[in-house]
Parts: sequence; C-alpha cells; structure tokens
Amino acid sequence: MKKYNHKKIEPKWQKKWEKEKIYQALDFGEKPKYYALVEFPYPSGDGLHAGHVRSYTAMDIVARKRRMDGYNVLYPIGWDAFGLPTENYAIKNGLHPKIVTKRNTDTFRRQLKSLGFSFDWEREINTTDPKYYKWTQWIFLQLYKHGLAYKKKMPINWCLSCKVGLANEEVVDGKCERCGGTTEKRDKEQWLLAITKYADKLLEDLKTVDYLEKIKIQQANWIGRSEGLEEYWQVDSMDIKLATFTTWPHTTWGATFMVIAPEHPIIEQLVKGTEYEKGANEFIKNCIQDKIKDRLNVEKKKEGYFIGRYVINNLTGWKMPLYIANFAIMDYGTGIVKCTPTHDERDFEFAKKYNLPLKLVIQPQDSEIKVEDMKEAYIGEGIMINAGQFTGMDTLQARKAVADFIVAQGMGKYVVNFHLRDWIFSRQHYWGEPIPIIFCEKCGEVPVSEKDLPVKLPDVKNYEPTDTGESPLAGIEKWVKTKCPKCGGPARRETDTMPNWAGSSWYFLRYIDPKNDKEFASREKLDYWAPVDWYNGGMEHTTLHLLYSRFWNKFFYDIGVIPNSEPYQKRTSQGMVLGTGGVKMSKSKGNVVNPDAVVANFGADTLRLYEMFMGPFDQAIPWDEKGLNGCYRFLIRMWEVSTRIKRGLNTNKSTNTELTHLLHKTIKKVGEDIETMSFNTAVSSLMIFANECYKLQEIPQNIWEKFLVILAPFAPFIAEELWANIGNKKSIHLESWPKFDSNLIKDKEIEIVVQINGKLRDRIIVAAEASEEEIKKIILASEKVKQWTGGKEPKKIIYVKGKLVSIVI
RNA sequence: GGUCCAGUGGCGGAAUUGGUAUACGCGCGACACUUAAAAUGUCGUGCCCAAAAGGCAUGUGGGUUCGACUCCCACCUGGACCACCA
Repeated sequence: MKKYNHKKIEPKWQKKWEKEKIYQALDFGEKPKYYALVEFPYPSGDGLHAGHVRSYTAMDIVARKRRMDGYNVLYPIGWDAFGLPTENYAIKNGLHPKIVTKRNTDTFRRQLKSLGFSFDWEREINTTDPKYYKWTQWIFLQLYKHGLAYKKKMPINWCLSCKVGLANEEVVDGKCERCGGTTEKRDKEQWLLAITKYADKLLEDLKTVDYLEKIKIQQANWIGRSEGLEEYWQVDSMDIKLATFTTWPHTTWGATFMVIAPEHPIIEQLVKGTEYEKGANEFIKNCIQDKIKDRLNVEKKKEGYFIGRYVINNLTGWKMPLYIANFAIMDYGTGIVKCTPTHDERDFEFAKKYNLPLKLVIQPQDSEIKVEDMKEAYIGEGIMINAGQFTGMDTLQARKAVADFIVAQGMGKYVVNFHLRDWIFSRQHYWGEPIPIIFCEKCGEVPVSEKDLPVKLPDVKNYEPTDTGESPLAGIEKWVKTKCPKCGGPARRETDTMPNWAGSSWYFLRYIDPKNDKEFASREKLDYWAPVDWYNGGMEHTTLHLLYSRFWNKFFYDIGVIPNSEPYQKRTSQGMVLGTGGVKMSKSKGNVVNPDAVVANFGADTLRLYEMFMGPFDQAIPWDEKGLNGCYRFLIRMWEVSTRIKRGLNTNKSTNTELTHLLHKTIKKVGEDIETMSFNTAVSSLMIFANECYKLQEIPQNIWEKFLVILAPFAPFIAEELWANIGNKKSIHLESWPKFDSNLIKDKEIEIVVQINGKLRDRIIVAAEASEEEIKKIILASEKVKQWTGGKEPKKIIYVKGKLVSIVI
C-alpha cells in the first residue's frame, strides 16, 4: 500500500459521497428523526473561518454518530447572504451584490465540501433567493395582520458611516456594531416588531428547553423583567400628573427630588413660556450631542438642569424639585424617576452635586447612620424610620406594605417592566428583503397581497445609501410607483428593507421543506422534523438571533402553522478560535488561518481532528500550527497500522484480549464524550488505542474495523479509505455504531493504592474480585506498610472499593 | 460597577459522586538510522537532591476531612457578556 496521501483520497471520497447522496435526509420513514443544526454562515469575502470549522465539525460528528445510532438525520446548510458587508464590498468594487454573493457562496460551498461535512446539499438555501425571501415577506405580512408589525416615528440610532438605522442591540458603546462608526439619534418613521408582547413567554419558556445555563441567563438578562410600582405625582400648581417607575416603593418616604429624561416630550409643556424654557432647550441639546460624541464619558458625569417646577411627594407632601438629567433613560420605565438620595448611589451623587436635601428612611439593624455623616448612600436592608405609620417596620415587609398603601390610595399601580424593547425592523439599504407594504393616497397603508409576493428587489445601477436617510430604492421611481391593491389607485411602495436578522429568524424551518412554493413549509413535514433537536453556534448569537428566532417561532405556533412553540430543544456554544498567542483573529493582525491552506498541507481530516483535540469545546482556544503536526502524525500511524491487519487472528491470544478490552473501553468513552461535547478527550482515547495497535506486529481485522467505525465521524476520509482497503464495499458511514460489552471493560486485576495518614505509600495488584478482608490482609502484611506504621496498631482503616485503602495511625 | 466563567508542567490541556494529580498532544533532551539534515523510531521529561530514599507542588491564605484540583470562607489575577434599567 502506498503512503498516506490526503490530496488523493479526500477529493475522491468527497465526489463519491455526493454522487451517492449518502447524507441525504429523507422525509418521513421508519427511523426516528434527528435534526442537527449549525448557524448558517454569512458568506463574506474572506472565506470560511477556522471558527466555522470548529462548530461545523462538532455537529458533523454528532450528526454522523446519530446516523450510526439508527436515526434519520437532517443536517442542513445554507447562506445568510443579505446584509451590509456584501453591500459595502459591492459599492467599493462596483459590482452588483448579487454577483458578490454568488462568488462568495461558491467559495464557501467548495470549502465546506472539502472538509467532508455530511450536509444534505439537496436542501441548500439562500436568504437572498426570491423563492426564499418570498416567504420572509409572507411572514412579515402575517405579523402585520396580527398587529405585531407597526410603523412609528421615533428617534433611531443612525450610523453616520453606514447611513443606516440600527436597532438598540446593534449599537455598542454608542458605536455601530458593524463598522465601529459613530452613531446619532434621528427621528424617522420606522417599522417595529412587537417582540415585547412575547417578553413573558420568551422568559417563561426557557424552563422548557435544554440550553447551556449561561445561555439561559443571557436570554433572561436581556429580557430583563422587573416587577415594580408605577406612581403618579401632581405637579405643583399645574394640571399635570407625572408617572414614575420604582422597584423600591418604600423609599418614596425619602424621595426629595425627581429627574426626567432629556428626550421626554412633556418637558415642553412644563417649561413653555417660563424663564427656564431657553435653558432647558439648550441643556437638552447638549445632552443629545454629548451622547453622540462620547457616550462612555458622559455616563460617569451626572448633569442636571432645574426646570423651575416642583412635584408633590404623595407620602410626605414635600415639594420636590424637578430636574432634567442626562442619566435618565427615556426608554426605560416612564422616563421619569423619583429620587431618594439617601438610598441610591446615583441619586446621592446627584444630590451632593446640586445640594439637594437628604432624608434618611432606612436604618441598618446593627449600626446607626446619621444624615450629616453620610459619605455614600445606604443601599442595604434595615428598619424604616421617618416613614409615618411604617416606621419601625422591616424593609423586606415595608416594600410591599408601602406599595399596597400607595395603590390603595389611588396613587399608583403594580406594573411589570422589561429591559427588552420592540425590534426596529427597518433598514435604509438596498441589499435586504423589501418590506411588502404599499402607501395609497386614499387607503393609506396597505399590505401587498400574498399572491403578489415576492416583492422582488429591482435591478439598479446605484445602490449606495443616501445622505437623506432614504433607502436607495426610493430613487427608483419605476419601482416605487405602483397601484393600490385595494382601490387600484396610484400608490407608492415602502422603500425600507428588512434587517439581516429577518432571513435567519426562520431558516431552520425552511430546511424542512426548502423547495415548497405553496407554503413556507408543509405542515406534514414540520410535524415530522420540527423542532431542531440540537443547535450549536457562537456565543455572540445567543442574545439577539436566538431571541428573534424564538419570537418568530412562537408567533408561528400561535397562528397555528407549526407544531411547537420553542424552535430549539437544545442549544450549545463553541468557544472562539483565536490567533496564535490568544488574540482575536483579524485581517489587520495578519493572523487569520485559511482553511484552504491547511487542507492543502495536512488534509481535512487533520484539520478536523486538530480543532476537536486542542481544547475544551466551549472555551476559546489559540491556534497552534505545531498542534496540527501531532494530529497529522496520528493519521500517518494509523495508515501504517492498517498495513498490519490480518484476518482470522486468534483473539484469545493475550495481547489481542488486551486490545479487545481497550477497544470496548474506547467505544464507550468516545460515545459518551460525543454526547457531552468532550471532543478533546474523545480524540485522546482514539490516539491511545491507535498507539497500542502501533506496538503490535499484527492486528485482528475485526478489532480494527470497529475502531475505524468510531474514528469515522472525526476523520471521515481516512476512515473510509482504510475501510475500503481491507475489502469493504459499502461506505463506512452507513455502518452502525459498535456496541461495547461491559464485561469486557472490567479489568481482571486492579491496582489498590495504600495511603497512610493520607499520604500515598504503596500500591498493590490484586484480583478484581478480591474481598475487602483479603485486600486488608495483604496490605497489613506488606513490608512497606509495616515500615511506615512502625508496628503500631492502626486507629482506623478505610476501604474504597476497587480503589484504595487508607490507614490512619 | 453588575452578572457569569476560569486560574493545574516550558505550552494546549486530562482527572466519575472528594479517593493514584499532570492522561493525550506539542515542545525539549539523549540515542538509533543518515556523509549530513529533514522525516521516522526508541527512551526520558512537574520541581528540589549527583542518585536512591525522601520532600515539595493544582493562583494566595485559612477551614472541613483519614484523604481536597474538586467542598466552604476570604483575597489576588485573567477572560466573557452587560452596563446610569430607577
């Protein structure tokens, strides 16, 4: 047999598997179904990233193992191809985004195929294909019909360099998540999706799914549910009431001032015609400008402006001055905050700066605080003081008692607030799904009729975003002008497009029935395949993508088009693949690993093994070129071992009996490790077995074949080649996962460790079935033990079955 | 600042419910093969001691236990995510 040559064997098998469609998922059938999913890639111009390889290899191993376990497995792939990077690249290079997308997906497809992933290529989807986005638009219409898509004029985050509106989630530290450019607030009519209506369900149903705990925590934090009290306050000598939100109702007894967010519309009424009007407007302008400039710095400095109004404290009757404050957030609660400086750090800082009164209402149990001495707010629990009939009450009880009292007096009501905001769904860009809405002069806002879908993106010469903030589509008069679906009169199309979260919020359902042109997926097939059984992806998508797609899935369930409320039964995340030295891989650092080069030099099997071997799957791991060598050597050794395979060898020979034991241990270990994603230790066990074989001159074929089968999910090419070389006609990937014999795993002789006063002093070998008494007898008679005990009588002897004996002197 | 996670050889990392710390791989060293190198193979490789015996080692300090990488308390360091959320 010739030397191991990955360049020869890998393309050969890749073609054969594809031709014979051995990884095709069949709709329905006798076997139980299993749906394994990975996040479909954004086909960027950089090609496949080492991180894709890590995630896709892991789920490929799971998918292959499930097939061997007798499941009908769906492991699909596609392209999440709408979005800004493609559009930006297209603009820069004067190419149509369609052409760029085609070129990039061709590269990705070739790369993925070269790595031997067992995707069902018959189900490949592309979010930019009109046959696909027809259904994304259809979904929008359903959301619209159910009142979950609405248009609203609102200040949006505007990226100055991308010239596009961004959702709150896409703005990081005041900068655009995509390009890092500066953002500002602009007023614009935007489409929003009412995800907040699903906030409770999205939180509650986390209990029903099997996600990594840290993923659940992230989802819950993002939704950010908090129960509290909305309070209503009379503005002194004005016919205006203000509402605030609090989670600490009992501190209302100590509230001495109030703050309002600069963006709050009611400010206008409060200052109109007063001497404070000019100053207020200036202050507001500065706040907003500061936010644009450097949000991080502003956050540390608290600024306020007194607007000449007072609010009456419901409990104490005090007149509380009202300030516009830069730290008050318009989007949370009511945008107005009741401030108790003695028991809130932020309020304390503000009160000190503007010399506002302090009133202590909580006294700690074990010490006494004096207002005069306060250097910081007291934020702990304690006993209420200066609080009317609640004085002397424990704060844990007072919280509810005061709230009940306020509600009973008609001065407030219980409310639940969420951190989650509605999802801004409009983008002013070309490369996205057009929103299927028409504006008629007579009928107003009219949805495109379902039979007219898809609303195709027009081919245009100029798809650059405009400085006016309008979508480039707005410039294409021919496309914009249309007839009203209701009255037939003149009308104009919506020119905004959807964000690229849209296509990825339901793609896992389209894989189930990718070619259906009557429905987004047939109910029969959905009943069979949904939900996804195991979904793996990056930690960076565990808040937004996961939340958005869960929201859509719940909506589909509510309108009765799918059978399950939660889309993913299980969700896991891989750690990042970092560059050498532990830094993030980036083009500017020049440390990006190109999978093509690795495949050319070492082969796909080596790359797959290496990425699984070099560290725990859920942790970040730096790339190490030398590590590849170790995995490559392992494959060469296996190639060498396979030249020593003999049929019909006596498996009773002692060396072969030992090898059989090791084989069964390895089968058990590798199988369990795949389930817990402990791929690094799985590969380690495979190496141990191969090393044992390497020491032998002859290896029985039946043992070696079983080993090849458990190796196959990890290194599919070499496993297939070696399998064929020893005369097998059918693909190894159609084999069953071998069963291990638990009797064969047990050792005949075991080593017992002897500890004296907790220190390791001796080891003895005994028969596995030796009794406790026998073992103790042997140990107490041993010379070494006698030496250490010095002949003294042991106080205590502890025996741990099959493991150790601990003697206490 | 908050939440979560992690600290084990020269390096990536192993270690069922507390029970042989350092599996596997990299690197390094010696030897073999070679004119030589690469590749490959064999052996060695936590630290201290010439070696044996022994002692010391899982970020630091304490505690529980016959026994702690593992459990508890305090602290130090690093990472991830969120961040004026009332």
